[in-house]
Amino acid sequence: MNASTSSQILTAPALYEQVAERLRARIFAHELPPGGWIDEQALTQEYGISRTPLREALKVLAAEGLVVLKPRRGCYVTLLSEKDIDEVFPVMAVLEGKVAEEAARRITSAEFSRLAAIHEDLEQQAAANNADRFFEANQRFHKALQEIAGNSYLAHLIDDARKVIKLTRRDSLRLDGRLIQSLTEHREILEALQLKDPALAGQRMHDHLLSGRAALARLAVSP
Amino acid sequence: MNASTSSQILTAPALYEQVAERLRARIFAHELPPGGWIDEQALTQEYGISRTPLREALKVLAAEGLVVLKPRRGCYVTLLSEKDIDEVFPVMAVLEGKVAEEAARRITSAEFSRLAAIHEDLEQQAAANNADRFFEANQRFHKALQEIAGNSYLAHLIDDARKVIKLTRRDSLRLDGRLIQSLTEHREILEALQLKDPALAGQRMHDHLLSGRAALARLAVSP
DNA sequence: ATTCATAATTATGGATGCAGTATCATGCAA
DNA sequence: TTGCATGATACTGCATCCATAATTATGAAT
Repeated sequence: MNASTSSQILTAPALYEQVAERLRARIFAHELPPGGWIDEQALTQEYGISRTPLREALKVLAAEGLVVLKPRRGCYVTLLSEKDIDEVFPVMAVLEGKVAEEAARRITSAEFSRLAAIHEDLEQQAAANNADRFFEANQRFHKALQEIAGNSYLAHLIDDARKVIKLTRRDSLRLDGRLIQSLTEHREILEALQLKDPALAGQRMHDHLLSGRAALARLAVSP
Repeated sequence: MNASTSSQILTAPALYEQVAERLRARIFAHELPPGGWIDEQALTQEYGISRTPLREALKVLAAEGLVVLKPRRGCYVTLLSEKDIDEVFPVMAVLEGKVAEEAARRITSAEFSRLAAIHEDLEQQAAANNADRFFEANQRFHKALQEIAGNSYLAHLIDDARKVIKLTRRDSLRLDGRLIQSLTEHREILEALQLKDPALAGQRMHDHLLSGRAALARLAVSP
């Protein structure tokens, strides 16, 4: 499965991978707007490459759900409907819940200290009301938890789901009061981890994600 | 997201999709053995196509986890380790559990009748000790439940996970007594669905999947 | 003026060609 | 005989080219 991790990569990533990465960034930045058509020719000129690696990159992005390939009609940036979001979030909640559950089972005191340190950072960013840095620390927190859970397949699914969610520019953390609420929830999750209570940790993480979805719903559709 | 479903497909699938489908079949049949190298040139000759659509198909399969692309070294059929299987099954259990839970919430009496009919088929195949047809009916059962749950994203993840699991040729249903046990578990799931008890249905489906993993573990590594 | 048919243009999908690198074999030296 | 170096072979990755289908533009007829 993860044969790519077993053979350490010293070689430069293939061109189509680099292109895929750059396209992801542009999609998340909404520089390529959701629903928008992707002009292959323009991109090949811009990047100074041929269409072959670009098309391969688009296949990869399509598999990730970031773009949609319409046969004979081109490639379009995925446009998420409200229904789509309502489908992805519950799944995300279940997956993240599983991560927290498993992490609670396996967490060592050293790992807990590391998590607590990240949480400290969260507290500070929240105090400073810095949504960007809070978001970044939040990512680190969830990433660390994934490592502790030790299930790379599960982590991979979550990463993909998170990519899809990132297609919507809306950011619930910018909602007034959401930072504090998110922080409180994190604190409770951390507590469950300290208690090494898998069921509780899983439940709280699950609810935390759904709480994020609810916050998102409270935002206007386009900022 | 599912813009492909909104525009009904009257057009023939692209060549790379057809190729991907044929390759999947050959991988599942272990005609292309796990760990084995995929000879692009041989396949292009065999299929009478060029390398372009073939390579695009391989990108898709790589995203599904069926093959691994090693830069400058070619493409290899994914070789699952026991650890990989232990990672995928718990995730599968959680996802299928979520499906059952959601289905229990939404199921109508008509839908229940349809499920019950499929279950009847399962009973008969089990009585006839026909593992192949049991397997097929089993697929229909889970597919039907996915439709009732009504979360296409969730369904998609499960489909992908199932593909990965199919990489191992081992089939727990062939294990002596597993057919009966699986049937019993299905019966209990059905009961929970009739009771419209989401938590119970989810729990039982979850355990059902883990039970399948345990059965698999009891099999010899390679038949 | 509007609508439909037809032609021109453009973009997608697939085939082919070529450069660079990894693998394998052969040979030389220790 | 074993280890390493060097050259030959072959395959991957990217670029270019071509055919076909879709879209748009143009013009005619109602």
